[in-house]
Amino acid sequence: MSNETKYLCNYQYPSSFSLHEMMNLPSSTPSSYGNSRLDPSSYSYDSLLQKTFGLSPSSSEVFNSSIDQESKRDASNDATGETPARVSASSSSSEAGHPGKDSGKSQKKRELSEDGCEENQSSKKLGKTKKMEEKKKQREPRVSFMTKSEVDHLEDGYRWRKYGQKAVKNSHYPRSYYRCTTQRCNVKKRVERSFQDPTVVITTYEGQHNHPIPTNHRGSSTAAAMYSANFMNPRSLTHEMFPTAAYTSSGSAASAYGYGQSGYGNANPNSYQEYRQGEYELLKEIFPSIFFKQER
DNA sequence: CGACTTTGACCTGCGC
DNA sequence: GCGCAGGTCAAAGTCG
Repeated sequence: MSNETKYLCNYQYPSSFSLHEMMNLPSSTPSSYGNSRLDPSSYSYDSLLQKTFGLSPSSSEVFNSSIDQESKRDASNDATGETPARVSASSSSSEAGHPGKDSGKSQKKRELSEDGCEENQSSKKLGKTKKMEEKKKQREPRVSFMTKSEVDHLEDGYRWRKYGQKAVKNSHYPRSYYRCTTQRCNVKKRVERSFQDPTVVITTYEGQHNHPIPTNHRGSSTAAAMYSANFMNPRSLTHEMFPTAAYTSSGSAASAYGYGQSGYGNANPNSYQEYRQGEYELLKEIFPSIFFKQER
């Protein structure tokens, strides 16, 4: 936990999906923002919003994403929308290929159902504790996005398989669990609706894609896609990636700007690319440690 | 028939 | 230790 870096940022999208605009930032991003490693727990979110973004937290148009940590409180807060969704950027590297995180469980389950041998049980316990320790170490980076959308599952270019759904306490809306269908890619995402504002979908990504975005996928990009294609995948992160990620096979800036929404069709591709470039720079400042890693 | 979703059961961590 | 809530599994169902 101590080695986790926490950030806080604020997105308002897709209705005006320019980071500069949505954050109401001057062209020069406050460097203190990127360098001071803001910890939501030690900062007043409201004052932060006002100081750094000049935004009123009460504004219903303001959605946020932040970085953060792994905690149950995090999850429940996400659901209620009472506090900013957090974006996790745990610095504990989670290299691809840590098998057994999930398989261990299923294996255990299978063993339990197949036999009840004592020897088996004790070895299972040992294995279990080991795995739990590993699991604790391997905290995946998490990033949450709050998106105003009628559709729960936003297209982000990757292919996902739903593996669970749970009712969330203090929320009328269930939380869905998705896993990237690409082999050996352990990225997961949770999708839920904000209890307070049902029009808002909270998407939380966990892990890093270890593969490129499927090219033939008819996805349209959102900020989530930006994250998926760039933030999530250190190896694939380049300056060119933002426009690439934003423009999907549809080649439409409109779809890139707002999944399930209309009114973005008149975006100028050129200025759009400039936007993306700017957004990349901005994100870089917001998530410096991650981008540093990625660019090395 | 493969890919994907649904859903009840199960596992785990945490607070009391 | 118990109960609760979040997260995951996996069989069954659905769809193209």
